[in-house]
Amino acid sequence: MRLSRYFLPVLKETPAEAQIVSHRLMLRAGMIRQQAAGIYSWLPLGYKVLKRIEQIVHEEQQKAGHLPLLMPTLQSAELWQKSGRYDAYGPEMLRFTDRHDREMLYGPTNEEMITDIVAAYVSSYKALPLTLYHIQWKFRDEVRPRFGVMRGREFLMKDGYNFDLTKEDALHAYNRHLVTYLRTYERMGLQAIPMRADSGPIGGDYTHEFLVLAETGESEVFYDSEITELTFGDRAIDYDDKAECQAVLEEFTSRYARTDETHDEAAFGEIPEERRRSARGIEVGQIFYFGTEYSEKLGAMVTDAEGQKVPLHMGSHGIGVSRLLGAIIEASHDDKGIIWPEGVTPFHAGIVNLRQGDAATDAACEQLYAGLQAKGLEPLYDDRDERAGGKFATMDLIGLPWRVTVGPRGLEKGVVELTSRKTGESEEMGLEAAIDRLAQIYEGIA
RNA sequence: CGGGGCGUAGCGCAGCCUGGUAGCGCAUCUGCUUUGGGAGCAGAGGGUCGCAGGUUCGAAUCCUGCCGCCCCGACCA
Repeated sequence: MRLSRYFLPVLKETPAEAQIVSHRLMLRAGMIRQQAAGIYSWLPLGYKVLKRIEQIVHEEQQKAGHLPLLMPTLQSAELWQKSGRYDAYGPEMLRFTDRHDREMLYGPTNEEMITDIVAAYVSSYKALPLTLYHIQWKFRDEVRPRFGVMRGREFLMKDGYNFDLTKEDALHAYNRHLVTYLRTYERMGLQAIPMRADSGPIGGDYTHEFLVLAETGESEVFYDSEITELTFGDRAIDYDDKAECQAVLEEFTSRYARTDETHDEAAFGEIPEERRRSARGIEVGQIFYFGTEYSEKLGAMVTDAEGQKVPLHMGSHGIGVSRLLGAIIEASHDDKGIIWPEGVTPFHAGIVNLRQGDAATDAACEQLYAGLQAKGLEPLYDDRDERAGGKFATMDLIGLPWRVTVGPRGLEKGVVELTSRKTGESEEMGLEAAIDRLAQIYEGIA
């Protein structure tokens, strides 16, 4: 993309309404625009990152055999009356009536609807196991939305639901989700720690929240520092292997890690003092096994091998997709702007032409631009007639992980400059070498 | 939902107390000079002062009501 043809309304000054760094940077980098309290338009740059995150979530879910579908944002009140949550939910649920005076709502979640779908079509244990998920906009009419996309009213969420014959199978689905989540967050450059969570009004013993450590996190968390040394990495895993998935769960949840809701001072005290940590965290996902409650209320039953009708064991598993942009920025920025991890960056590299209009620099930039594209990369070429300082400031603000600087000074020596946004370190090299280096960096990521 | 604050140009703000033809910086446009970390000079355009009533010869300014947004707390992915 050529910056002269892009839509990137960056702001030099920080809008007054933004308090936390991710919100400020998203506004300044021209990623979002607020349209009402907790409701945002996603401008091209923000939309690109959102789509990138969504894509990673899709890929990791599908690797585990989970099936994508799409349910509507608007729902009829009927299903919610059946489950009993229509009254239980309270004013957070946005309700309205259509022209025929039918009660409708903007879905805050989809347990009822997915259960209705499964109840309608699945009647034999042979159709199991089954995990369906979607990535869809949700609405929760928060009393006090804040922190930009971290706590909006409208938000994009991946919610997945597993349907299994037995508790054992459902717990395998739970473990499977834990593995997919570990992989998903790592691909986004995040360390998200699974912490034992409060199961809330639904009840049940099996639930973990995934938290990204950040000073601006809303939850207070307590953990054993050993847990931050764990990474899933690129190890192979067979999602159908129950023992293997169980082992991952045990590996990642055996150390103390809890939010303040479930914090236990006595258990925490048993950790060696030098490993005890308390910090703040941003919740970016939750996995939950809750048994047969919804399947019983909504009639999701199958006939088992003995010919008995039994309710399905269910769990639901969410990832806050839009919130993740905020979380990633909170975890990865400096005083100049955002620093995108390579896995989610909107553009793979920025090309800065220091002397727009100069035949040699223009030609070198075009060559870079075409060369990177030929390698399957997407560069953002700053071809505006701006001064160097402005171009650098924009690149730093929008956070592309790599920048190639092309100026007359370097070209005389036959080199361009490749700079890491994260470390600030620059290296001079030939133009083709820069293309090859970037292709190498993104191998397996882009 | 309790407490506090703010709505003036795209963004950041002053003006309001003490009523008298709406201002500054950034951004935008034009010209010239500049050109490796948000340049300089000269000029230009852009505002229903959140909305509605009221007081007044006259309201951004005073009064009343409403709307929107933000912050702290309680709550939540």
